[in-house]
Parts: sequence; C-alpha cells; structure tokens
Amino acid sequence: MYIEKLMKKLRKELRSGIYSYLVLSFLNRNGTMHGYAIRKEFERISDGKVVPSEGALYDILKSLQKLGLIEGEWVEAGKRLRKCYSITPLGKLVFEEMRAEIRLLEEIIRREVGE
Amino acid sequence: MYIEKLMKKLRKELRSGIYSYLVLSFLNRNGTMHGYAIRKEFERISDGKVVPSEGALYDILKSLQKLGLIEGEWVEAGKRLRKCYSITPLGKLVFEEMRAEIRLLEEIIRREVGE
DNA sequence: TCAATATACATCGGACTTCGATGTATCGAA
DNA sequence: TTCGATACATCGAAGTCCGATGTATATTGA
Repeated sequence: MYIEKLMKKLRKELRSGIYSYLVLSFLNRNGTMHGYAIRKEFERISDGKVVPSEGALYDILKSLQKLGLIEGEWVEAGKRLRKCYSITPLGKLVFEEMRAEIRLLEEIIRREVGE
Repeated sequence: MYIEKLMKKLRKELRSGIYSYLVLSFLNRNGTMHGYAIRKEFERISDGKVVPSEGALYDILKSLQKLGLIEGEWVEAGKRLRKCYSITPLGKLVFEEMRAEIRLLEEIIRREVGE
C-alpha cells in the first residue's frame, strides 16, 4: 500500500540522527559494547520498534568513530574477535549538546502541535 | 572550531524529517502558504533557531508535493507569481501518523535518557 | 550427530536528504 | 536609485539508512 511505503520513508527520516544519539547514550551508560549488543539494546528499549538495520548501524558506528565520538577496539571473546566501542570525552560533550538540541526540538513541536 | 562544525552536522541530522513534519503542521493550521512565508513561520515559532535553508526548504516542498502530501498552485500577487501550497487529505492522514511516530521517539528518548 | 538459528562483523549500490552557492527577478523605502 | 527584503529555483557535495549479500563461529534441540 502507498501509505505504508510512505510512512516507512518518513519514519526513516524522523529517526535519522536519533540513532546516533541513542548509540552515544548506550555507551555513556554501559561503558563498552559491541555492535550486535548495541542493536539488541535498541530492540530492548524500544520493544523492537526502533532498531536500525545492520547496515545502518555499522555505518553509524563507523561515522561516530571517524568523528572521534567513540572508539573501537578489537577484543578476543573465545576464538572470536569482537569490536568493542566506548565513548570518548569528546563524545560525552557532544552527547550533552545533542541532548540540548533534542530538548529544543521537542519544545518547538510541543508549542506548534500542542500537548 | 571542530565541535562547532560537528554540532552543525549532527543538528542537521536530528532535524531531518522534523522539517517535513512542521511544514505539514503549518499548512494544516494555516490553510495556504507560499514558500517564503513557510520559512518565516519557522523563524517565528522557533525564535530563529530552527529554520531550514532556502535550498532545503524548496527541496522539501518539492518532495512533499511529489509524494502527494501537499499541493502547489501558482497565484498572482500584484505583478508577481507566487506558488502557494496547501495540504491534501493524504497529507493530513500522514501528518497524524507522523505525530504518532514522533510521540514514540519522544517516549523512547525519555525512557533512555531520563526526564 | 547435524542442521537450524543466533551471534557477529562488514561492504556495496541505490535512493534520498540538507546544505551552501548561485542565479533571476520584483518590491518598498531611504 | 540603490539597498535590502521578498520570492522562486537548481546544482553538486557530502552524507544518510536500507536491503542484499557475504563470511564465520557458537549454541541448541531433534
């Protein structure tokens, strides 16, 4: 159905940016996590409703790393190598700034749309 | 400064989608508006803090029109032609759906980050 | 035992976004 | 008459998320 596809597209747009924010928040709270665990955390906190695709998540992780907001490190887990991420001091700073930005947007939406 | 540029980029991401949502909201509330007026409305309701660039706004308008959420019509204003937009029935429907999606995201952020 | 499922990482092309720069043109006011 | 506000639009750049695809190990239950 047309409206289904439409909403999928618009949902995607609305979520853009919020994914990065939540990743920073998870790492800020939990210390260190690997990609798969981060994805599980999205599932957990949103009841499976707000979960980036695997491809998207690794893009986000790569991007945040490139920006210096998180750090990745290869860690042995049994015979398997896992890439574990943690937030940097800059990441913590930026997280707080993003928080302020989100509050601003919430405020504007509340004023505009009501409730 | 690095963090300035960083925040600019991240702000942009966070705002993605919300612009479309607010345009629909303006048209839903005001009936008919032209592009420039929509931009002024962004300035008004956000104290100049959340305003898409001109390029971005016309892209958004074009996109919403293509999706069938708004309609554009050329109207004479003195000797000048203005393109006036209004929301379609589909647009109203989608606006409500987006509202639900935004509430969901707000709820998740509130649960995750607190307050 | 062995087959399915879950865990875990990553890349690629496609479709799409916002932005800044640029261009055109009209209007009102100093 | 010149400047700034009004008003529209397009373009390339950089970056987004997604779905598909690929690789490989661990676990579980039939």
